[in-house]
Amino acid sequence: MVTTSEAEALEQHPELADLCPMPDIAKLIGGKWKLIILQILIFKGTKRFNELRRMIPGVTQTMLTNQLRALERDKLVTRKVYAEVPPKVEYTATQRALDLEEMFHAMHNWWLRAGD
Amino acid sequence: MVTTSEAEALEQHPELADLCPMPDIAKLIGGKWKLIILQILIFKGTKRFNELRRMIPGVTQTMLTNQLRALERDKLVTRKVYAEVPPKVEYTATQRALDLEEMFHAMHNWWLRAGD
DNA sequence: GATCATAGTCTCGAAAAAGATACTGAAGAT
DNA sequence: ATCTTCAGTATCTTTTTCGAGACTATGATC
Repeated sequence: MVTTSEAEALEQHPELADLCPMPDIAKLIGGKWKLIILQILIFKGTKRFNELRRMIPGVTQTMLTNQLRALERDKLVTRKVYAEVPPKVEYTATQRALDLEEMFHAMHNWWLRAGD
Repeated sequence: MVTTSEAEALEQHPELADLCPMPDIAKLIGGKWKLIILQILIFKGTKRFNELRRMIPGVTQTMLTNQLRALERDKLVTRKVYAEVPPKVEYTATQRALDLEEMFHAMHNWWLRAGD
């Protein structure tokens, strides 16, 4: 199958250079759960693991752990472990994640407008 | 596996009601290609099928067709077929898609800020 | 007469994402 | 004594997504 490379695409369509790279963005906030998690942590503040789990319909422990770990790696959430029994772990949105607020608002406005 | 239902989640956390439904939004603009396609049609205007194909690195005919069909079903793009040989088909962003401009800008700003 | 371009469709298979299930260990409640 | 809570890990299976390749029609070009 013949597909276009990044270099070719830019060569033939130089005006594409000013569009931001969706694939890179998707790596950070793509997938089924990341936006839901971020939305809660950004707008509702710090949450514990099981709190998040109960707030997100359908998510499994496995997926929640995976996604939180990925978000942590990408510096979008911080994880704080308390040395208690039973365990207590809190997740908080970083400044980098809080900067997404504007995007979430734009999305919300669009959804409201589109929904009629 | 015990997961939370939508009803349970809202019952236990009524403040979630004002967050917009990410799963619904993901159905419209989620996936690997839709945002890239929309970005081009919104900011660069109407394009033909093969024009899009050359502008999007790595996309195959099959996927481009699928995604454009899905976007058409969701009234985010319109498809105009010209009765010519060789075939000519043009894709254009609808007003509903154009309303996403604000969200794209917010995303872009975030990316620029985050990228240092 | 062979090749190219256009905008697809169809079938098959691979890869990635998501999900189910079982397990941990220590404290507190029933 | 057993059950529940908490925040996970490890392994396996299923589902969804993605992609490769061949095929179509017609007209123009080399």
